[in-house]
Parts: sequence; structure tokens; C-alpha cells
Amino acid sequence: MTLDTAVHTHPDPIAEPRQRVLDAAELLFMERGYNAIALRDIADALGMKQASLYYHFPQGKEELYVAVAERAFARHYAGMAAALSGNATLEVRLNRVAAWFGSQPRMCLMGMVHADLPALHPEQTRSVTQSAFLGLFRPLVEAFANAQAQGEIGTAEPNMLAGAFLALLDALSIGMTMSHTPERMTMAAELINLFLNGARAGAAHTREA
Amino acid sequence: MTLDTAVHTHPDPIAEPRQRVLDAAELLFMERGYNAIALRDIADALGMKQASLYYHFPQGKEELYVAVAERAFARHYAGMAAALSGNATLEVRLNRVAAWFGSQPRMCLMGMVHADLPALHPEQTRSVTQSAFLGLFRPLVEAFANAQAQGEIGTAEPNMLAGAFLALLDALSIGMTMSHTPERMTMAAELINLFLNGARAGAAHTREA
DNA sequence: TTTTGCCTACCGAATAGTAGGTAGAATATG
DNA sequence: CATATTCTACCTACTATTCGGTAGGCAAAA
Repeated sequence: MTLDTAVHTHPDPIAEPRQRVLDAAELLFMERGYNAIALRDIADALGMKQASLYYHFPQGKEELYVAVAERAFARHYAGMAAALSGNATLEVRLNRVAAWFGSQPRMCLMGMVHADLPALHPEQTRSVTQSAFLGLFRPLVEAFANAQAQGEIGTAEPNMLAGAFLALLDALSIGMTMSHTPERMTMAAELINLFLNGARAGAAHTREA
Repeated sequence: MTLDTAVHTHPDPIAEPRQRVLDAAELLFMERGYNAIALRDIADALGMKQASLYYHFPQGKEELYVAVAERAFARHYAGMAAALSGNATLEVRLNRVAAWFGSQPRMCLMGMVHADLPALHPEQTRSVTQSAFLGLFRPLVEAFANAQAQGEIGTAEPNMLAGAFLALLDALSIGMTMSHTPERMTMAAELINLFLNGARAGAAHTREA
């Protein structure tokens, strides 16, 4: 049962080593942040020497980090588009987004923006910020704007809705690592329920506007 | 109008130097994270030499960071209690919490938990985590539990509500540094409105549960 | 005369980054 | 087919810098 039914563009049986480096670097960078990870940590995780990383990323640590971030956001660009597409209700599509996030390496977007991006050179900061905007923020903004146009949600600023939702996804990721009691998608569904219906939903005296 | 109505514990006309060190360290640590700040940066901000910091904090960087975090959370313990006290509606009290946060040095709780705490020794991690729990998390949990008991909000898990609200405060803080368009308290009020009433509030087809 | 609050001067470890070598696979050449 | 060459993907060994941390001195205040 040969599994080389793949296309002629070689499916990388050994996986392109550059991607292997990116994989290891992504795990570490996203887990502890840019400043907490030494190139040696990444090299160790790969079973190679720190200097060898400069073969794949001659510009060094910052280039590697930017490549990691940009690849991750490119993945999210596709994953978010898939999750948010279709005719399903916004609630269903937001749950798909949460599921997509759960399938990806943990990323703390707030921490990244707050601590990692300022450590890069300004142009790299702008580049990564732009990729994050395209991959994560804008898809949500457009989904919310569409949901508003179809009367599915109220008239709140879509940018704010997207930022709030991404913050809740961060909280979900952190909450899962700290208190490991609840199932992840259960927690996600409750957060999305909170996001859509608010904390007042089901309150005794309904002060609904 | 002398404002030294303060207690007999001297109001520190020159400010105890230890507090000055903590002030400078807090600004830097909270702005860029534990790993991004060198003791030299803090010393420079104070106009002193790096080695001199060891006079005030003989155990070094980690002790300084823990002292900074614990003092900040102690302040929040008082500030949150004040903001959440009284008979006002939950909405008013949550807005007071947001105002209180705005009056304090910017802190990215998500980034702190995600990147800074794991860099400390386990016991220090536990100690700071406990202070954060007492100063930020528990007051919110209790406020939400009370609001539930009085039928002001629905029956969602108070822990989740507190985590979600703290995440939204983080998002507010980060959103203000990135897009400086809106007024802070305006933004805060809209986020709290979202938190309480949900994105569906005011939607055309009300699918309220 | 002791304490406070800083200083200078140093140390070892770790860091990002550089220079140059090399085994083996792939590719071109006779 | 055999041989020469290039390319890939690392390696060892090194440098300069920065880091957290230590030791001891010193001036002014208490």
C-alpha cells in the first residue's frame, strides 16, 4: 500500500527541513514568547546545534520569529475563512472558529501583541501586525458586519466585536491551561453564548434594552 | 485644602526609595514583560546603577518582579473592592472597575500569566498567581455571584464570567494602544454593554433564548 | 559611629551571531 | 558507467555583548 498517491510536487517524505524548524520554533515561541526562548532551545528541540539554524534563517532569531508568525497567520487566514464560510448561523460559525483555534498551536494573541511585537524592528512589527490583521481580525470584522447587515446581531462596532471575540479566545486558551476542569469546546460554547447573548441572558428581572 | 488627611503613617514626602524602585520596575515590567526587561533598564529609569538595585532587593530580579506584581495586586484588591462595592447596578460597578483599571499602570494579565509567570520559580509563580486571584479574580467572581443571586444576570458560571471580563479589560488596554481613535471610557462602556447584553442585543430577528 | 543608599569594578554564564569545515546526496560531465 | 562538481544540511569553534549577580568602598545622614 504505497501512499505516494500524492501529486508530483514531492510531498516531502522527510518534510522540508525548513518547515521542521518552523514547527519547533512555533511551539516554543508561541508557548513562552519571543524573549523567553533562546535559539538554543529551538535547536535542542530539533536535535541540532544553534548555529545550524542560521543555515535556514541567515538573518537570525528575528527572521525566524517573523517567519513563524507569518506562517501561522497565513494558516489562520485559511482556517478562519473556512470556519466563517457558509450559510450557518453566526453562532455555529463562531463555534467553528473556536474549534479551529483549538486545532492550532496555542497562541496568546494579547501577549504576542503586548510583549513580542515591540521587541522586533519596526518594519517587522508592522509586517506581522498586518498578517495578524488579515488572518484573524479582518475575517471576523467582515463576518460581524455581514451578520449585522442580515440583522443577526446588533449595531455594535464590528472592530470592537472582533477584538472582544479574539480576547475571549485568548481567555479560553489560558483558562484551559490553568483550570483544566471543563471540556474545551464546552467552555468555548459557553463563551460564545456569553458573547452573543450577554451575561444578562436569562436574568430574573429582564432589563433588556 | 491640605490633602494629608492620610493616616499617621508618614505620606513619604521624598517617597521611600524602595517604592520608587518598585514604581519604575512596575512601569517597565508591566509594559514589556519579565524577560524583555533587564535590571539595567530599571536602573537607568531611576538614574542609578544596576548593582544598586541589589541594595533594595538583595535576591535580585525575580524578587523585584514578585514584589512589583504583589504590590500591584494588593492595590487592585483595594481598588476592585471599592469599585464593586455599593448598591449600584452591576453595569455601573463594572464601569467603575474599568475606570479603576484605567487609573492604574497598564497591565496585560493574559500576557503576564502566559509569559511571565512560567519564568519564575514555581513557588513564586504560585504566590503571584494567588495574589492575582485574590486581587482581581475573586472580587469579580463574588460580584457576579451576588448579581446572580439578585437576578441581575443569568446563571453562567461566575468563574467564566470573571475570566471573560478580565480578558475584555486586557483587550481594552491593548485596543487603546493600537487604535487610538475612541475615548477610553467610551470604549469601556461599549465593551461592558457587550458583556452584559451580548452582540445580539438590538438585532433585527431577536433569537433571544 | 552606625546605618542608609548608592557607587565602581568585577565575574561567570548565557546570548545572538560569524567563520569555516565536512559528510553525503544530487547532479553534471567525461 | 565512472568520475568530478555542486548543493544540502548540518557541524565545531569562536567572538562580542549582555545578562544577573557579587564584593567591597564611600559619602552623607542619623
